[in-house]
Amino acid sequence: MTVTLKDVAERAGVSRSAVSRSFTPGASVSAKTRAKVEQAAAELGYAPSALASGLSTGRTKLIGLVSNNFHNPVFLEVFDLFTRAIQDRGLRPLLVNLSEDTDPEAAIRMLRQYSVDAVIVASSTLSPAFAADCKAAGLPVVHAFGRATQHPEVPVVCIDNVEAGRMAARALLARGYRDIGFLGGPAGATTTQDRLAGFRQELARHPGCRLRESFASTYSHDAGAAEMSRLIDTGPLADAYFCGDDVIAIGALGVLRKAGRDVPGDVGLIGFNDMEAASWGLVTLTTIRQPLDEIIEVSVGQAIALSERPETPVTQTLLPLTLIERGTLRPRM
Amino acid sequence: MTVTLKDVAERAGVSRSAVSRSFTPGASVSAKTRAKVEQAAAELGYAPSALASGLSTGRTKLIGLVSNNFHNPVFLEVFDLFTRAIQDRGLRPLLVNLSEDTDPEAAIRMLRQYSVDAVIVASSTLSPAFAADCKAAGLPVVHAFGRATQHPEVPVVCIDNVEAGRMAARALLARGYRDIGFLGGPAGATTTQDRLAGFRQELARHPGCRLRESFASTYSHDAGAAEMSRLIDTGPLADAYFCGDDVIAIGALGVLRKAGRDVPGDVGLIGFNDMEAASWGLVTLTTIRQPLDEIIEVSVGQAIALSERPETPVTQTLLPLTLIERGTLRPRM
DNA sequence: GGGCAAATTGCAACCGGTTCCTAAACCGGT
DNA sequence: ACCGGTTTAGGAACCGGTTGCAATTTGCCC
Repeated sequence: MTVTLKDVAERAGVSRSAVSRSFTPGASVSAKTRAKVEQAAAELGYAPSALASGLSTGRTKLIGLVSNNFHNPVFLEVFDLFTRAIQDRGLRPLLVNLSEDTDPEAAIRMLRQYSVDAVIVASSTLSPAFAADCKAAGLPVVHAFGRATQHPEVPVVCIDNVEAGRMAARALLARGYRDIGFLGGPAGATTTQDRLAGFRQELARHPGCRLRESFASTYSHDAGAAEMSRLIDTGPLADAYFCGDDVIAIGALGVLRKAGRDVPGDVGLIGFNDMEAASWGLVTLTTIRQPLDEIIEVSVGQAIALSERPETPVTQTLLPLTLIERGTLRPRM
Repeated sequence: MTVTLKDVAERAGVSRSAVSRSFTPGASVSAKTRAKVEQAAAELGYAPSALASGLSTGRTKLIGLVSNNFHNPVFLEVFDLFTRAIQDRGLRPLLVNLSEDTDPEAAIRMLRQYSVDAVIVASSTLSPAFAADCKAAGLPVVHAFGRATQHPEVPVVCIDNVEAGRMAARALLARGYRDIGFLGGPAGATTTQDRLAGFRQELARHPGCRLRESFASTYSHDAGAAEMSRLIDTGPLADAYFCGDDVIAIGALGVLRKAGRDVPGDVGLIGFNDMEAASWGLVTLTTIRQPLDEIIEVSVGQAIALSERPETPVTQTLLPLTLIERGTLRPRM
């Protein structure tokens, strides 16, 4: 049924090695032989088996793409960019959904079984231990959207969440807000902690400020809505809130509007991520944008580098953020 | 570096065949041998190479998951469900992003090279020719979210778009709307055509109705917004619109609110898909839900069946829709 | 035309499993 | 202890490529 190297070799009247070499860039074949082979291959519709070649060369051109963020709308964009970046370089993404109920160890075993050339972990909520375990299992790995640390075990490509906190604080201060709220994601998440740290840091430089802290239980619309409801019920609100991410902000925004509060008139809101919905007419959320495309380009580049030269030193890449002004903060003063 | 069958065999003091059989369910091995093998394998941390076994058995446990919908938020949910469904059955999704600039032929060649067990095309906007080409290339294929036809070439799992049109019409009529608009997706899309057909059909049964037809240029927020702007600018609006999908509806909703029209007071809106954002507090969109989970379960089931018995007859599965009432239509009369 | 180095070619072993086939080990029964 | 029938085990070929090595061909120069 399937046409193999041997079939092409027979048809072209050459050896199997000659055919193999004709398909290997830079191998030693005469123009004449290559022509015969290509002709025969075309006639037969031959395509070399990636399995067989992966088996003998040890490289499969498969990249394990692991994530557990299948509910955050930005990740659709992330998957789009990742799959394209991977495909553009002649590789293929083997997607792994590492949701609650899947065993991380099994996932790693699986990635080894398919001998993927590298693994890219795309998640801000997954423990760094997972990436470290991949590395321990001998898989080249890059953690995109991970946490920057002093002594990273694996390459991390991310933004500086502490700086994100500072940036949000500066944006709020510049617009004259003084009674300021932090409406973070889950209190235990490192992203929340880092952003809060930066946020506090910057506010501390402005004596007259008040900071109130609260947390949504997850990075989700409903959690953001629930937390904002609670804040409304339990007392006067701050003048403006820095939200854990855009979905949380949108949840909060919905509750505020329903409660008759004007945004940004009564309350200011700033989100994080710049997901597509942030620009929707109903939303027009002021937010901080992560450079998704750069994060992804760098991640894929590093993954490939690492798969080619495993001894490549472990580095950390911090990429710059951008404030996207829309309509949920009052103008600069 | 990697531990192979041979290593395990030597350690366990048995032949390579014995090891292989120990890992093949239903093979003939004595309990004693299997125990020795399992012990040795555990000690060595052995995991059989999926490549090698794929090469000799012809089955790779790889499922090609092809889509070009990386901008429609429902597809994040679709990918979540697909990857889980596939993983739950011990298979792996090889993701293919078939965006504009990627060559469908190259994609098919690639899927053959990796000898995926089956291909699932997950897209409502991709030509049925792609799935047909997969089949012609000898790949078992299922088209999820495809179009139902009289003589399907490949199995299709979808909803009945004509019925969707009727359902939307009935919902609007039941709420007393009589001057009714169809704000479809791209006019050339089969989904648009089918829904419009059903919509007309049902309205035709109610003599006193007026139907106005218009189309957004793509299934996107901005296209929906643009088309609604145009409608507002060019004359009086209908009483209610059936939108091509939820993103289009949300785009239209944003424009209406900004123009000072009350929804549902002045204008009613019904969407399609029931994407997550439809339930957001800011949106509360009345819409028609496709049973994503069922579509995906059935698709995966059929893909597997087809890969195991290629002669499985080609069937078409139409799954039922549900009206989800939220806040963009006035109450039933 | 002869001689030499460089380019090409084919052979054969190997990548890591699977499976057919035959031979050996095992079983209960007498 | 012996027999016939099952299990179980191992040898070897195969899946479809890749690649080191030795042999052959080619091209060039004298």
